[in-house]
Amino acid sequence: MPFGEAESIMTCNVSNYRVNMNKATKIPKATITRISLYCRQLELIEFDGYRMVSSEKLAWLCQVNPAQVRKDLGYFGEFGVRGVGYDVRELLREIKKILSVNRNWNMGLVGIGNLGSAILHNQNFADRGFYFVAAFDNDPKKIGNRVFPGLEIKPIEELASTVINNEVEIGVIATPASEAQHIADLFLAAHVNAILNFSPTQILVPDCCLVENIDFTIKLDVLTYKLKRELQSGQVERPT
Amino acid sequence: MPFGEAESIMTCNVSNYRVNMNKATKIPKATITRISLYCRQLELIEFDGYRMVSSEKLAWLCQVNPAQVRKDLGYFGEFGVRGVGYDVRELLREIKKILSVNRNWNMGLVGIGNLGSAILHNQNFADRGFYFVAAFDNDPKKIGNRVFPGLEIKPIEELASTVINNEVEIGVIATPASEAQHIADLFLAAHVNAILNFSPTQILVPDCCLVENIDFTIKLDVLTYKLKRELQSGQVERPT
DNA sequence: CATTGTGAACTCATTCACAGCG
DNA sequence: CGCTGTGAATGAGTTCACAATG
Repeated sequence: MPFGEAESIMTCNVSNYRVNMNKATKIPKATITRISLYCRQLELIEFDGYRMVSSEKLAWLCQVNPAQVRKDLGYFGEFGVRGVGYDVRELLREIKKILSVNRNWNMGLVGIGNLGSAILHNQNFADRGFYFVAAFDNDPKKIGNRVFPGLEIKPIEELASTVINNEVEIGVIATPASEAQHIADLFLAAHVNAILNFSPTQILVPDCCLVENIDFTIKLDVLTYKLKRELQSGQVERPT
Repeated sequence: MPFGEAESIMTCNVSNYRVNMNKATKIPKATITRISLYCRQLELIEFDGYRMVSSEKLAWLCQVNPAQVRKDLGYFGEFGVRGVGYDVRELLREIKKILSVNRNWNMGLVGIGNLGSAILHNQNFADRGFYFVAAFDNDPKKIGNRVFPGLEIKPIEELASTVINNEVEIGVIATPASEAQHIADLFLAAHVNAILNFSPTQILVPDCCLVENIDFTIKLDVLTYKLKRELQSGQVERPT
């Protein structure tokens, strides 16, 4: 198939798969979230020994519509075999390429409290090639401690230099809400423009900076909202 | 304004505010997430001494469109004053009522690893009335330990009885992915039908059960996906 | 008269339904 | 024949634009 056969559409063959390079198509952000979810479930069924998977099975595992699975993958290429399904290992490789998790990433963490420590030791990160190469806190009692061999807690003042020397690409914020904006500003000044924010507040950054928030309290609020609704619909009479 | 002036719309006056009780209108789930976000930002500006806030200011703080703020609140009532804005404290009270966080909630946690311990000690939960009244693990070395006074780690076998005795309403899962489904099943059997799942997998539950997932690895994948895109669009030539 | 509240317009996302194909 | 890939139909969510109003 020749390149440039239609305006704004380019396709090319990479690693035996036809891959869409269509820059015009807008990819929903929910699609990326789901593709990561597919990745998680594929890892599990690959471990269980599955070689092939249909969109229907993968959809069931992820609790989405089978057409959704096919459409999501369709944004990036044609990875399946009609009448058969998807090769688990091949699909996993393609998805990891899409998400850019077919390589390692260096991360720096600020805020070595209970949550920060848990994040540093989280095996799910290390298993997937996300490594912490820098750790910071403003508590003099913590500075100088080693969270594990080769990773010493440094003061916030050394953030810029340490982050640059260790080639940190992703900044992780696990401080109280009151500190989060300040830390984000420091990361930005050190040219770290991807931030994973665990603090329960919004940080304000320029467009060039990418932020993903993980706010536990919001998830709990959503849960209690739904729970209340369910309790209310369940009961016929409301007590005064 | 008389009650029942239109089919399927009911309004009534509660605590000085007109509150929509329209059961027909479908409320987007994103609206609930944002309302929780408004709650977070209102808490902060109330602390800073603000008495009034406009939809424009609140929207700016939460990085959403001002019309979005007004529409979200509009699903639940009329909380503002035209030409003036919203009373911070009053709006906060109304939002907490909407989210059902104007009361305390009992939670039970399974998996007392690094993450589980951090969750138990997370001040953001305690500050907002989310209390852990039960904690479980399958490691014999941990069972019997007290994470803090009055909260002893129990074996998984005692989940059902403990959860019922302590009136646990929300189950929190902080185990490895491989255990998550089993724990969810145990919570369900103990009539805990709201689950906050920190494990990096999907748990399968019947419709009556409410689940919110907090999957760190998905957030990181989304971040690396965007980061890769940005790096690619920034560079003109691709190195081999 | 500044700001809310909201129908209508628009944009974005999901699902359907079936053609395409191994 | 069965399952993928995808245009078309549907549905959901966001933003606009302005009437309503304290």
